[in-house]
Amino acid sequence: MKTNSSEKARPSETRDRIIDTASRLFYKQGYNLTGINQLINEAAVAKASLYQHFPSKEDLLIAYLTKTSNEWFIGLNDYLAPYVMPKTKVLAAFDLLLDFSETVAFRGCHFQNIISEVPQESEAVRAIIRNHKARMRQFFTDLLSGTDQAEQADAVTVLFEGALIAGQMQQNAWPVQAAHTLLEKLL
Amino acid sequence: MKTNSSEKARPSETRDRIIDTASRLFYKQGYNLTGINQLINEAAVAKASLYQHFPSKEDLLIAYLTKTSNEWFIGLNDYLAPYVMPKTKVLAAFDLLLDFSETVAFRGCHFQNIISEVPQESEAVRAIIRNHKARMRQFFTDLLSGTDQAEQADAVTVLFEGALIAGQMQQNAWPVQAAHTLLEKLL
DNA sequence: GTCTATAGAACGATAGAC
DNA sequence: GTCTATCGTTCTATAGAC
Repeated sequence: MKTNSSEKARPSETRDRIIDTASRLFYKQGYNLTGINQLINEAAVAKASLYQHFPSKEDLLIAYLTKTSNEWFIGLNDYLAPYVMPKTKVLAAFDLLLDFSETVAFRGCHFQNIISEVPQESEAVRAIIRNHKARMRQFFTDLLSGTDQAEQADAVTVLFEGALIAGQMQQNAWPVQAAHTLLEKLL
Repeated sequence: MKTNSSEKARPSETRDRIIDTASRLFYKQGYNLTGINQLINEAAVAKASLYQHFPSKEDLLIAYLTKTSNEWFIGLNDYLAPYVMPKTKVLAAFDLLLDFSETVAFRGCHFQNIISEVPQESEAVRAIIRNHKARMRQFFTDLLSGTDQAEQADAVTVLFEGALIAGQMQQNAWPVQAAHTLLEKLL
């Protein structure tokens, strides 16, 4: 019998530290510009420990994207919980986007940033990104279904993505605000 | 006096071949995933020739982005030339976006793709990207100024950027079409 | 002589993997 | 820590054009 309380899928403090450090570095300086050595130094783990938990750098990328996606939707739901009307919830989602963009200093979207960093053949990675964004589209679709603006869900999705990337490229909040202003008028 | 017909920036077939190959490879597989050796092999130039024309890989990146930006706006103006009404021109810009996206198999925007590939310190590169996108914003602003929808120029810009990146991530034309549909209604 | 190109060895640094 | 591979870069040496 092992001395540990559970024998599999134990949270593992080391594993968490690796993912957290990877999240920070991949987002801040990019995936390809983040080396394994910097990663283990800042996470304060042994190189062997990293490859114990993640067979390859790409597996670590997948773990990072998966966790970030899950946490994003939790945060989104929490943020919108106080609001009741669907259209108000949609507008609140863009308020959250403004908060997020300013908090991260307009570094853009975790998922958009990765899409051009991985080879075409990394289907596992691309699938996660595609699914995350498909969930966002579904999120707006569900919100607006039953309202008189159900057919605008895709446009809202496009505005959301555009506000993210344009804010990043201009290092400015005007894209989010322009999207917000249009939606106030539209919805 | 030099024997050459012009003393600077002579076309140089070799230089063109390097830039053309860089454009193709940087766009197709990404900047960081394209190595110097592959580049010179496919361009069929000597390594010394590359470094003769471009002191560093980043200088080549800058040349590629600059050329791509100039050609984009030429193509844009050509495409819109047959149209007269400002609002029709705006819609036509999204038609061009659809053509472009399908032609390149939804590989996204040359400039959006690079932004997350270069370090924060590469200010020269980031400035080119920022300026290119600022020109797009100005383009829509100029088009719509004098119409009754002048205040929607920023929203149009955000829709354009969003259609680009969302199309890439979903590998699908629906984002461009959703943007187009909304604009038909809005303008 | 001068310019532009060629081919290719070799540099130090760093990559991801074990 | 050690491995091998590859990165961007520098360098030597050579050849043809004007």
